[in-house]
Amino acid sequence: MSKRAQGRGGSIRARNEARILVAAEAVFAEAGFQGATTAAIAARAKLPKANLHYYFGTKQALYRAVLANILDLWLGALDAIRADRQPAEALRDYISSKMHWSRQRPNASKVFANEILHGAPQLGGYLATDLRRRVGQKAVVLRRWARQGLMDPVDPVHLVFTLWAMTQHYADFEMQVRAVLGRQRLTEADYTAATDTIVKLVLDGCKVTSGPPRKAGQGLRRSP
Amino acid sequence: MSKRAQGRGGSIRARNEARILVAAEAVFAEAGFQGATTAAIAARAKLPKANLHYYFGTKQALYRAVLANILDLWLGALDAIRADRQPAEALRDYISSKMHWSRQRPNASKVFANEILHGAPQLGGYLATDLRRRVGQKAVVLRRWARQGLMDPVDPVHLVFTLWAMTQHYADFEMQVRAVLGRQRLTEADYTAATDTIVKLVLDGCKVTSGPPRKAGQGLRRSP
DNA sequence: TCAAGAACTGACCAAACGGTCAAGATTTAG
DNA sequence: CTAAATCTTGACCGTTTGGTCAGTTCTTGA
Repeated sequence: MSKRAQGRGGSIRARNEARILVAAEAVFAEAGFQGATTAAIAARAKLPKANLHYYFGTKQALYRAVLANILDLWLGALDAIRADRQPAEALRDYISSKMHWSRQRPNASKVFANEILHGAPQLGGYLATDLRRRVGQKAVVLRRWARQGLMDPVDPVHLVFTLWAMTQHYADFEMQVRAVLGRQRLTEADYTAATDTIVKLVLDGCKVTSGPPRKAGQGLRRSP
Repeated sequence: MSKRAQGRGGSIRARNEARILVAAEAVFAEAGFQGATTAAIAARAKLPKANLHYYFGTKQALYRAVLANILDLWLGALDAIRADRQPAEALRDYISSKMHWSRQRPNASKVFANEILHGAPQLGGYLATDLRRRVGQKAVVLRRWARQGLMDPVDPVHLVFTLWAMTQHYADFEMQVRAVLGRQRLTEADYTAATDTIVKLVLDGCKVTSGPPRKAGQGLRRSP
């Protein structure tokens, strides 16, 4: 009941938990759940292993905490797809947003990918309920846009799958992308080229009618 | 030097190695390299663990053998993209082929994905040399098609990435796809819908001019 | 100042793992 | 038939792993 001790800048607990979560995300991304060792996570966080168990109890609990953090990130992006927006803008923003996170938080994407790849033992329930409902809502929007003639009637759920696949590919398969492009590290230009390619593929592929040329600072006028 | 003993239908060695490889692919797909145990692979192959080490020596050697098998599969599909074909036909075939293998050999795709996801410790060299060269060759073809006005000038390498991403998504993220679609198992119709969506996205997205309606049995004249 | 709670940690443990091996069973070539 | 080669396998081993714990140090509210 009593509020936890909290120095400014976060209590000791909050600070150490955050530190451990960052280290854990990196190690889980590199090695997967089974391959990750609590010793490796502790070493990366520069804390004794026992300290890590003091805060999170078990490796699985720590893993779930990492996943929970990632989901918050993932859910945000889909908000770009709203019925009151122009499809071109919405899809462009969504793709940009996903590509942004693929670049800035590749480890988050990798941990998530690894979880699904191996049967989603922790996230299975979430996928079948929460995620499914959200995708269903976005499908309604996409179908409406198609009915209004703003885009071709593409299967909305499969369209979402392709968006996920293409954008997350640059985080999850980064090693392959780098190897094929012959890069030591992916550059800003690489991400721009990738984003442009995906945006073109989706907008032209769905024959999205680009709205009238708007000026910057789009005070999106609701369609009257 | 002396040829190995080989009963008809395969020598004991060939038969057992094949049996172990099948089991290993499944277990590696489910659990990843580190998560897979030689005991689990042996149990699935219905052989004693020691027998497995008799044939493959180490877990890593077995894993490499599994990967080698998978690469043979993967390389075949790219052959669809040849300069002497119509882009629409070639791309459609490539997508269909990849989707076919995603459905028929999901474990192969998952093992491959897991390998790349965790930094390609075994395939790193292959990606940077063999795969890179092959993609480069296909990029030449795609650029030629663009120059000939048969399709828009999309960045060919990134286009290949999107093709890989979209098609392999249905194997690697099958659990998520099933959850969102609300299916216990993906049906023939699901794969058809997915393939159709991807094909439309790519062909319209690249503005591929569907060639003049050709008759079946296209006696494609080899460029002399 | 000073208890009381929170945080810290080296040492330890049982279980699980990859891999080994010696000894026996089976197959094959001549 | 027979001896060499191949195949089979239970038992075993050193190492690594996730997790525990008792004892200590640090932080904080009154």
